[in-house]
Amino acid sequence: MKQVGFAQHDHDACIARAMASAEAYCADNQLRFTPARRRVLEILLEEHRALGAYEVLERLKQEGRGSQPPVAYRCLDFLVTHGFVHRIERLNAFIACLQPHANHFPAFLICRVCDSVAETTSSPSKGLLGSAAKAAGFVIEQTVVEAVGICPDCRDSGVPS
Amino acid sequence: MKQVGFAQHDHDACIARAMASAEAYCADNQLRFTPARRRVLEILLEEHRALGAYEVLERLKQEGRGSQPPVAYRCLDFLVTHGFVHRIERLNAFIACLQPHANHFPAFLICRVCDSVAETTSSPSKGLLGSAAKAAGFVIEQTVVEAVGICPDCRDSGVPS
DNA sequence: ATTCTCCTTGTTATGTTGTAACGCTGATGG
DNA sequence: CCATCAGCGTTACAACATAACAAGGAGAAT
Repeated sequence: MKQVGFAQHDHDACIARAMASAEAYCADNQLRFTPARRRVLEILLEEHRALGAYEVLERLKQEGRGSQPPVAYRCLDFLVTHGFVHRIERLNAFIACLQPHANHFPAFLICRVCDSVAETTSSPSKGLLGSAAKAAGFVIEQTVVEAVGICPDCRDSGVPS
Repeated sequence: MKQVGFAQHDHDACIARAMASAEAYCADNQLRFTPARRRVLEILLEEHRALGAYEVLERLKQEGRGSQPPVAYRCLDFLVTHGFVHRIERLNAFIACLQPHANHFPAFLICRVCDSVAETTSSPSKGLLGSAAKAAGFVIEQTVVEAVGICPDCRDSGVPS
């Protein structure tokens, strides 16, 4: 067990589950879950934090899988497009999704001190935002919901202001 | 009158009001609303859309106000810090705030076809996100809420998918 | 009024993030 | 067995952002 995402969980099991889920989804949808794509997803799952594209690339480089940015970006694009990975706009970074295809409106809690990220869900189309969009005739397809603040660990270590 | 932000409004009046408001706020709070900062805010208000930092810089350059990125970024940082301008993470761009210091949790509707941006408000701390944060012991200080979709104009011009 | 201090401005240089375009290869389908 | 096409790897470059330093100017203290 290991502390991640502000909560305890069995990390190995969660990785295995996510990989199996991605595998199954790709099989069902005629998507090619190639070694490179698989490896990038594994890397993100293992780290269990938001990684920049160049951090992922660094790992791939070490493993002899190509050393130029497009290699990483292409895998990340694939994984994001199909919901296995989320992009954190605020950090220009990527994080593995833990419940792929379960929550279609993901939201994130981002600690401004340690940059840790916890995934949760929102339903922004229900509240004020949804009403505003409806009133304006705007059709929401996707939402970026990222709350910036302080995680319990950093608050306890005293950096409140 | 001009069509902006998916709705009609009197653009000149809205610029004047926003500038006056910024002026007053700076006076009240011992902030220096310098010519450069003022001009950047004016540019964003006039355009009334999200501009990249380098687009702003281009305008400043034309006006002989310094030609290097930090000039633009510093003004933008000031304006964002004090709530006169919002950063749109999804677009790496900046847009003038129309009700400075009124809505502390701004949200945006971003058209994926024409990149137009409409500002509205959300109360993310109230819904699912708020509950999740509370449960996790996470203190929300700021939120990034950006809905991506299609604006009425682009939908009518037929680019639905 | 003079000096001091601090914020602002401008510059150079560099760092970080992201993409366009092209040729090769290997999987898939006829 | 061949054609096709998605994926991979590369080069080159574009877009976005900041560190660090020198010089100028507003405001406060005396």
